[in-house]
Amino acid sequence: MQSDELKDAGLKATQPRIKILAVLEQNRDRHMSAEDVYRALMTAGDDLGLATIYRVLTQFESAGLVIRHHFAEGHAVFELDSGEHHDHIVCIDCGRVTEFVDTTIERRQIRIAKEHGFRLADHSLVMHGHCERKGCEHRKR
Amino acid sequence: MQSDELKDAGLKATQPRIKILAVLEQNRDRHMSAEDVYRALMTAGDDLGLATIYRVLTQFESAGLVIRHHFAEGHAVFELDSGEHHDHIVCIDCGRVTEFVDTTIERRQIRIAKEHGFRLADHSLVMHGHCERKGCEHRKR
DNA sequence: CACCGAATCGAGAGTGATTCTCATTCCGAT
DNA sequence: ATCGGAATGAGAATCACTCTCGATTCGGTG
Repeated sequence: MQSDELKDAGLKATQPRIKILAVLEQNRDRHMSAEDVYRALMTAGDDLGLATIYRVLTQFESAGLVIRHHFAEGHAVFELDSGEHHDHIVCIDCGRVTEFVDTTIERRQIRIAKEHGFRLADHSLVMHGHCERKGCEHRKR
Repeated sequence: MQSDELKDAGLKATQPRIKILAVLEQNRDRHMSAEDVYRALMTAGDDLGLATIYRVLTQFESAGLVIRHHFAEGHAVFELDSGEHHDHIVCIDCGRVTEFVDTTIERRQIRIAKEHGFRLADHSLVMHGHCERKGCEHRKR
């Protein structure tokens, strides 16, 4: 039940929040922008204000429920925080996002940060490439 | 002379372009936003339009003179293209940017992309941490 | 070195994503 | 069921950036 997840996260269980969280859970395999969530809700017949989507998504981020990414310039995308850190490969042609974890890179980063006098707090590694899925080349964005 | 660099890059040597390039060269150690460049020029008494800064910076990027980064959401920053690829560590407290290259990570990325069926075209690795420079903690942005 | 057409500029309007304002509505503890 | 503070929605505002278009500048030419 979404309302429990919200309460656990310290957020009041309001209708808008419950619905937005449901949309994100129904799209676990995707990275959605605020507009994406908005359209999904509209299509489903739920009429929330766009301002609310943005506000709630930001609250979810603060509460640790979702992670915000900036793959493409121009707009942010969100994904539920699974608790496990991972990096991303984004297909330049079709926009599909693949996740991965590589301990070699993770370790190396910590070491590099230290060598440069930094205490590593966070990082974002986004690779861009061409994926080999059928039909990929023909789609855009 | 900046005008020669511009000509070599295939761009007409106009006053705005010469001045913007000069500002970038005077700040080789920094990553400047369009606003930063604009302010630097205003301060120096050169009165260019902000639209020109944006346009020229984009032309410089196309011509391979500069690289555009999106460290922080909201605005892009530019740096002269030294020709050598490198990644960045950005200090959360003072905003200072340190560059580094790590062949282990570079190689690993190519391998990971391949394993996931991607032909790697580009990547961006940005680490965020706390640097140890004196007085760092007290500044913001 | 003045001339001219094309490329470039600057100012301001326009745009897209996101945030703010504030009157109205909803939660949930009592 | 009631009430006060939290949350919402509609639209205005903001931010970074791009576009439009009349005015200006560049640089090859005579």
